[in-house]
Amino acid sequence: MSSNLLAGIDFHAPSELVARQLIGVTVLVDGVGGRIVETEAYDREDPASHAYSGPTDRNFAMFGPPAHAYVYRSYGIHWCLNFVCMEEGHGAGVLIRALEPVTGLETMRARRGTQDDWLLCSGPGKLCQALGVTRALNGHALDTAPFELAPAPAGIEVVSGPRIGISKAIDVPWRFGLAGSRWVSRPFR
DNA sequence: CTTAGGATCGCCT
DNA sequence: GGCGATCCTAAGC
Repeated sequence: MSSNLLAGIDFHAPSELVARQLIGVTVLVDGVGGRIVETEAYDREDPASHAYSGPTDRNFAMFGPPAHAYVYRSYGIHWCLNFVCMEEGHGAGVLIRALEPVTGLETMRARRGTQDDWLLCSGPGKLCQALGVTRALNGHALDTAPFELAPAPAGIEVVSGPRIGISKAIDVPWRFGLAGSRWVSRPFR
């Protein structure tokens, strides 16, 4: 339904399409953030996805309405931010893996404890720390404060490859990146 | 340059 | 009890 676009994206589309379209989109949390340069798609029928085994206390946001956040704790330490997609109840999402830092640089440097701007948002756990994303935003609508999304510019060139840090479905090329960007967590081959 | 280990939470078998 | 959609530090080659 074209009346439901957010940042020019139909979040009812399959996760691999949403993941691709999110490249270049600007995401801010309380005015701090930047351009998405790296994403990964996870689907309900995907052995590598948290949604694969159905809803749990941790992943229930993935089964909620699309264009909402799914935030989970990784390795008991870091937070990771996903954008929920597909129709409600399906259980699919896109992991936001890296940003080009644009707005609120000093805030991000302070939160991350570094002056090296590449270390601010070059990984899913890093960018959540830089943007102040925690479980408090799990299930939160992306069109509502503190979130603020802006469309990608025209002419974005997207590259893809295998996802990172998983042991199942390792050959599925559902990692997407902005071509030539130096802000991705790891280079694309 | 690559590899290894620790931190530490929640779901799984 | 094991193992992650991670990150950091230290040590080895």
